[in-house]
Amino acid sequence: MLLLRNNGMKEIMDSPEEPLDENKLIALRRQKLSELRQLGNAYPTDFRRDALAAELHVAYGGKDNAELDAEPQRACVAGRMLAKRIMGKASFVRLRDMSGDIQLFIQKSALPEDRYEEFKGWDVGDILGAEGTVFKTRTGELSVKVDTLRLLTKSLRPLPEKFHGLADQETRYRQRYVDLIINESTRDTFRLRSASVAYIREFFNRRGFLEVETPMMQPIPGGAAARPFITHHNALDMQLYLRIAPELYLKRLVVGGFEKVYEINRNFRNEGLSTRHNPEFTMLEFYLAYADYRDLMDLSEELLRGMAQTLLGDTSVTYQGETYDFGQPFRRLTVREAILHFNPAITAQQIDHLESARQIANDLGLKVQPDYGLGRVQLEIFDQTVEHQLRDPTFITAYPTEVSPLARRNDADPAITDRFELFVGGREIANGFSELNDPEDQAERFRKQVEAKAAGDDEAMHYDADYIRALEYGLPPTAGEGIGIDRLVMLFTNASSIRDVLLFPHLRPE
RNA sequence: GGGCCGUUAGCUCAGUCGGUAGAGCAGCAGACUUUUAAUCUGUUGGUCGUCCGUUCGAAUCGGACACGGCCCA
Repeated sequence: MLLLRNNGMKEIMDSPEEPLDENKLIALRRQKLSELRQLGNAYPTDFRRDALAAELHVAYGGKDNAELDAEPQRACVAGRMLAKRIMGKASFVRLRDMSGDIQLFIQKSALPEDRYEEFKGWDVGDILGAEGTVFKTRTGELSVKVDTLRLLTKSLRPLPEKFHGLADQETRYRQRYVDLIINESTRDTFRLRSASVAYIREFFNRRGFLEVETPMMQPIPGGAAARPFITHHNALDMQLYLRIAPELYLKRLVVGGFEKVYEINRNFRNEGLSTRHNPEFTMLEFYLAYADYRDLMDLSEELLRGMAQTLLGDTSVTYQGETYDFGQPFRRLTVREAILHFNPAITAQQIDHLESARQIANDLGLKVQPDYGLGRVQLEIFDQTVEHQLRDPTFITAYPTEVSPLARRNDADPAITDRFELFVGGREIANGFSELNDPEDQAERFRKQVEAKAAGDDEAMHYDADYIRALEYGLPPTAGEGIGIDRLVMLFTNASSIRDVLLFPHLRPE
């Protein structure tokens, strides 16, 4: 990695001071490293393995020693030493590689002169390479009887304790590498995250969607109601925004003739941190021409049902003590129906009129701005009284036009849009709608957003003239949807905090 | 932004009424050729988050701050 210019390298090396937190454990290991350097190359690169731990368990786990003796199997493995049990002239080592753990059985008599004494000085955490014969111990654990053993990388820092492991949440987030070394459940979480994304790609690829990448740095941030991060491009001397959504670019691609597209990538929103919010998070967005929001609800059900079945082996998902069933058809309610259903005290009459709805919102303690129309007031009431009660997968439809500046109006009622959101466990998982492809209506909605922004709503959208120009070429009837990958992975991994499904969650500097 | 809780050895945690800081694991020295949190003997290790205050004396009481966790907005 010699891409850095000299001054750039100096900057990086200089800026975070080298911490003086060396304790005696580290000092001793550093001493051992210094001795290794004197003996030769302390960081060799020539070791090659031919087996992963899990492969050995699959291939030989079912055999007994009689079978293994009859046809001796050699194996060459490498990984991190997680446990070391010295029992005189023989030792056991638990070695962990990416696939899992394999035990080494190390006998002094099987190794070259002095090597066993060297091994006794190696530390838990060191990276080893070993070669030998596969066998089973007296207690039946598959192991490698080692005759070649090398230290490949010295570990200078002691690992957390073997039994309790690393429990400190902060350290687990800040030093994820340690968390991953120690906690198998953390490894499982991120394997499942990776499998989720792979499943989604496969799902859309199989249906003829094209995966695309659109700008993360945008001159006009659009596609969602959120405050953006601002950055600056030096050469162009211009302000750029980190994207809050890819939506407007993806629809430009549908205008261009890519009738089925999707993108899985990061969005950035300049808001607070919580167990459900990280400033950068991963969204799936997909667009399907010649379809409407109802088609997407069906597609979403199919996607989530298949994901649960494939990734968890079951369509019912247990999350924080509750079970949600993705196997049954998802419930579908309009915003208005949902408010009435979950608020028996509210009448249809009240919710349909601005003044009485506003009164209800006020009684709920909601901060209703004077310029809110009926739709926005209804949605405030929905958010406060309904959202958290939507436990099993539920589609909420017919969102007010006032809060849906990019969605197509309903043909029968222009005050609402052909839009839905999907809720599971009281949380929004997906948001989709029939796209607004009338450029004149879209221009008018943008103007309304600009007015709202001028009036102080800093989450309101900008006017995007190029997007209007694209719509003027003609966006075919299209439906689009976004699914929050982090929240979905939280559900599937039973994680209570978004930080548990982000490898490197954002934290304040140490 | 507000409330509550936490921060003690490398890790996991005790620490009574305010009286010079404890355990297990890890480490170090030794014994041990089929262990599974191996066992046995001996042993090292501390800016008690930071700062200020109260006190003869503070890990302990008070305040401020930092970081984290949970809940709320």
